[in-house]
Amino acid sequence: MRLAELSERSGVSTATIKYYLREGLLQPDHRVTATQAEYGEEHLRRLRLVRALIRIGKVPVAVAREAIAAADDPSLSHHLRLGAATRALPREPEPAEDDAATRAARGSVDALMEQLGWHGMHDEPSPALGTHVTSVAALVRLGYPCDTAHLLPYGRIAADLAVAELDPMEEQSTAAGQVEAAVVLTVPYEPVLLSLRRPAHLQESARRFGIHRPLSDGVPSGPVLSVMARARLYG
Amino acid sequence: MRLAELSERSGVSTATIKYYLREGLLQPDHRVTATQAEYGEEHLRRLRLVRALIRIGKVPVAVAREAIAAADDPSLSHHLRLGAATRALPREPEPAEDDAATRAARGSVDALMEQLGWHGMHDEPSPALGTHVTSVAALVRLGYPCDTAHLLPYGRIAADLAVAELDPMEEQSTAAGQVEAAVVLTVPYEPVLLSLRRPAHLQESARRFGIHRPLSDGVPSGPVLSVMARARLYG
DNA sequence: CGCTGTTGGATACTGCCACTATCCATACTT
DNA sequence: AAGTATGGATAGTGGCAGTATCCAACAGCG
Repeated sequence: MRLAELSERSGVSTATIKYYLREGLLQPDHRVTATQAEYGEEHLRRLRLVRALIRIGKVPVAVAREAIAAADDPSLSHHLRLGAATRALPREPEPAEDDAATRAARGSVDALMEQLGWHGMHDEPSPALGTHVTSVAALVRLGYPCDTAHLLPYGRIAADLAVAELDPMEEQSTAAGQVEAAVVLTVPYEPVLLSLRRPAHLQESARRFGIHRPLSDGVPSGPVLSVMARARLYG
Repeated sequence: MRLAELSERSGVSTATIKYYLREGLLQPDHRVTATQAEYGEEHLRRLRLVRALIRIGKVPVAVAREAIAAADDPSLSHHLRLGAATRALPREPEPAEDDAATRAARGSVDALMEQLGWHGMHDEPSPALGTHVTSVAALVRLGYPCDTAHLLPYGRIAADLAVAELDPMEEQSTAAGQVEAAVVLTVPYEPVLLSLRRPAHLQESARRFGIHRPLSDGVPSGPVLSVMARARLYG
């Protein structure tokens, strides 16, 4: 397969493919025939993964490169590749500054881990948990208090999510397939969940307040979402 | 409160505040005293909301403006303001093109709605559901099949999430508070959930495979995440 | 063999976006 | 009166994901 065909089959312009090659997102070891190159199915798969990360997952090119490089690193065992690839994936910067908001957030999150019974999260500085602290701290800093009580439902739901999501990763039979599944599940599936959340809000609102409930004007004391509001809210 | 104080209390530079005023993200009706202006607490609250949307929620300025404008529109009842504000919030473009991937995605999502027992989603074109179709179609197009079976766990979890999230919105006593809560819950809380997902993966992996399970090299047939992999994966 | 058209590679440019910097005349403060 | 802050306007910055252009070296064809 030549560049033009790879472009056509992937829907990515040749210029962009060249850009990805330059940036090290695609294996550049395409068998060169003098000054020509040949691409295989694995290039197509890789290109799809890169596009999923960048376009769907909104991952910066540099981060995608790190993840891809880790997934490719032949010096790592399969297990290590899997972990390194996922670990490179996007995260907020670590909560470096030690301001009041960060401390408050860390306190809430620590208590949350306790209440969820998640152990082993404090053994070493955890980038994943650090990202969470950063998110919570940002909200706190803006005056939206995120205490453990607010966080707890999210924690329980994240746990359910993890149960559901580890299955498809395990189902992959090949090493490359597992690494790819881990990466795809970690990032490009995020919009799938988030875009289901709003219809779910609508549905739950209907369940609580009933479709046929009459409108009341002024400041509501009871249902927040009226029929009309729901209609406007979610179309 | 003058510009400098608003800047100091919000942590936003005066230049950026001016920019937001220009862009219509802040009420420009600040009581002008000749050529001076006075800002009140509501400007500070608004500024925090804007920052939460833009910095945490990664919402484009233009979209934030729409949501804010709807939340402010005095010609709308409280209910309508609430809905309009939330509705304006970020979404993928509607699935305009009618290609194979989009049709497949729509089919999967329709079946999903059926299986979840979510009704009333087809009465009118729903932006919220359209966004979801777009997300799924993008994955399908890249060769990651998202059939109803894959989607179902996400749907159930989104439903749980909605149950947990409608409570805090209802708890708000003032109209403005409810509108703000709706907006904040819809977007700036997204990172809170997403950043809890990875620690949850780690935790679930530990639960399944045990912390002390020995490493095996080569392609694993059983547990995907070994101890080392987990350590690398989540730090 | 020579011709046409494509290839990979290098370099420079574009467009978008969220700010940011600079000026300025005015008006408030002391 | 002197010094400073303000709002408004305009233009510039920096980052990032691509895109456009050129080029010499081929490959396939008659």
